[in-house]
Amino acid sequence: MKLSTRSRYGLKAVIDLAIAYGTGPVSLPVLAASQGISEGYLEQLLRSLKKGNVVDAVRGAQGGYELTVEPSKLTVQRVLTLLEGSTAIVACVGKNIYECDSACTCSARPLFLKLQTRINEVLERTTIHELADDYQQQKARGIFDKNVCRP
Amino acid sequence: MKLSTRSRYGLKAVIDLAIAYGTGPVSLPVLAASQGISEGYLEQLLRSLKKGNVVDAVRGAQGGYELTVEPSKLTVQRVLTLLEGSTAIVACVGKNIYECDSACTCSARPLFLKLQTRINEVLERTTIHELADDYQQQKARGIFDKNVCRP
DNA sequence: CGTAAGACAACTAATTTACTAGGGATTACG
DNA sequence: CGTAATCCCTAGTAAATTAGTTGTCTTACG
Repeated sequence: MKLSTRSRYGLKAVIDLAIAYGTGPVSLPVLAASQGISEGYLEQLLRSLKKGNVVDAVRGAQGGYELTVEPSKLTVQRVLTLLEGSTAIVACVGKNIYECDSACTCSARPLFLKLQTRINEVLERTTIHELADDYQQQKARGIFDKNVCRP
Repeated sequence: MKLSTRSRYGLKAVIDLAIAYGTGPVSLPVLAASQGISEGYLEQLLRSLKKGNVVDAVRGAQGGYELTVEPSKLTVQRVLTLLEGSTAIVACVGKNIYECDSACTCSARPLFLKLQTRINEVLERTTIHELADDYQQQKARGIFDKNVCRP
């Protein structure tokens, strides 16, 4: 049940963009350097986010990426769904619950449903703005070393 | 964030054992057939559970596996931890939060912590007995087709 | 025009997951 | 006793996913 690097890198990039929200585009090199990862890989992630209309890209010199959605209106659920395709822990509790042969009622399903519900609650209720805010406050308190964390 | 087949098969086998709790051991062929999977693979999973003292094995003819713990005292958390090694979604919110370089405070960590907390709540509070019970009631109502579900 | 950016596709490498094969050890039952 | 039914264990392999790289093309600013 691990979160992929895709989700982790992508989410952090979105938080970086939220912090820069309103101040013009942030370039890929800058975003990649912020996390210490390759530009090529992060670019793929940003493209997924662009397809989902969460970020927009400005081409040419002084270009970069920026959020198209106000951070306080952008849920983590939306971001992760674009990055991972789905946030379902098993197919039969995802969007199309009939992927798992119709009327699926296996012995573990009650558990899967409960788990998924709780996960979705958190993902839907947490906004990118909240995360960016928490982060900046921590930074202000000086407990912070940006490049230490690679969860 | 998908649950592995390891977890799904293993969990279902434990539920099968819970249903048979007190009636003697259930053999590997029977358990594997119940889910329509290979004996070889399920055996590996059961061995993990045995190492964690959740199941016990009786060798020889008429042998098989049985739970060593009363189903109502067996949490899903315990079962999944044995099957997957850990139920942490990212290393820095797992048992040893210092795996992720000490004092990790990356921008997404507040989210990870919240998510993990909710997940653990469900996993700790749900017992195998509950799941087995739900399942049997469903079965009694006849909505049930055991071999349909492959989440 | 030249340079700094993103767009896109295709390919590779690494890791994890899922599964298989096969020989060994133990025990109940006839 | 012997044999069939069981679990025990290791090693190997196949498949899928994840992670990352490379390279060429397009756009826009100055």
